[in-house]
Amino acid sequence: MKRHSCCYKQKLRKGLWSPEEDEKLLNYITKHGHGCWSSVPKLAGLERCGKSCRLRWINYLRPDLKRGAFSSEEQNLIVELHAVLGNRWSQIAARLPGRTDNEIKNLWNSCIKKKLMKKGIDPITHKPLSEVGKETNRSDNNNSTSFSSETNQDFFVKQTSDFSVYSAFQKQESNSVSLNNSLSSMIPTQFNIDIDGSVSNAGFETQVCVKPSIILFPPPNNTSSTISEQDHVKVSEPNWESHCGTTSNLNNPVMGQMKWSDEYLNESLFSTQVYVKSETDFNSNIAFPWSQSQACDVFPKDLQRMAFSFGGQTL
DNA sequence: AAATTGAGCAACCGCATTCCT
DNA sequence: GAGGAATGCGGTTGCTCAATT
Repeated sequence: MKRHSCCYKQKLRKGLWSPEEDEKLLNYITKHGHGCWSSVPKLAGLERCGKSCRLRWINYLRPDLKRGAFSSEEQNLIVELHAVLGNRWSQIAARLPGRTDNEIKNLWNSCIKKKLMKKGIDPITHKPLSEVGKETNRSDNNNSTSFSSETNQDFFVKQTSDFSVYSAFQKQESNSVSLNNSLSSMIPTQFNIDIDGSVSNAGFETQVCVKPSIILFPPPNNTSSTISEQDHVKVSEPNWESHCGTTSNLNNPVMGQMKWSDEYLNESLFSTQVYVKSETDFNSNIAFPWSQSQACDVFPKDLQRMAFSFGGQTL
């Protein structure tokens, strides 16, 4: 197995850092900056590999680190961010000033996960555990979907007592929108949704409405030490051009376009949610979060339109 | 008092990506 | 463009310490 170059060197210390080592590293970086990490240990007089020095600096010695327990606001924000970003700890940490990815990961694994489980929420999907169980069964029993993970698409299944919604998201391929490099591979710009009534209500008539909403987060470089709920999360029904369609037959695709409101054309990240209302929900005028999109981070000033369809027609 | 267990945390490891020549 | 080095990231390990048996 190939090993990192620094690991070839013999006699390198491992394990916990002593106060003396910390002092050496802190003094060196304070004076000279870290520069090339692989040369830091030698220059700082440490018998460590550069990787170990980097980790120690990032996770412990950096002067801008916030010490102490996580506040409930921070914990709530982590849960919300995790719902959108998943286990992208570094991206989550970028939105919590003074906190490290390692710290957040440890908190998640040792504490938050358990709290969510206690509340009956699945820490992976952020859905009620009962619903997750049904989804698992459903996806286990149905391999006939036209969407395959081998294609350039992500796939997920939602199920309610009425019928199931299958949706597939096509990842960004177009050159016409330039997106943040690290995120571009996961941006859905097109998607379609198949609605399958076979579960309990085959042949039903229903109405379908896509109601996009967005959740806004502050940009990663936000240095504010405290972030109010209003600042970091905004579940909204903004000025979208959303398309509502009615279909008496789920084979009829509903086509439409969504347009990002100017209000949101900034550098904030956001995710989209797709709402689909059944006939019952329309009558009761409840916007039911029928289908929630894959977590997708988008810089909206670069991406102003998203096309969608219903009824299994691939755009 | 000793052994066991579990939570919390720091650090390591391996892989992926980016950078540099 | 290829290949190696450096860096970044997430999963995992293992240590410490307090609580429990």
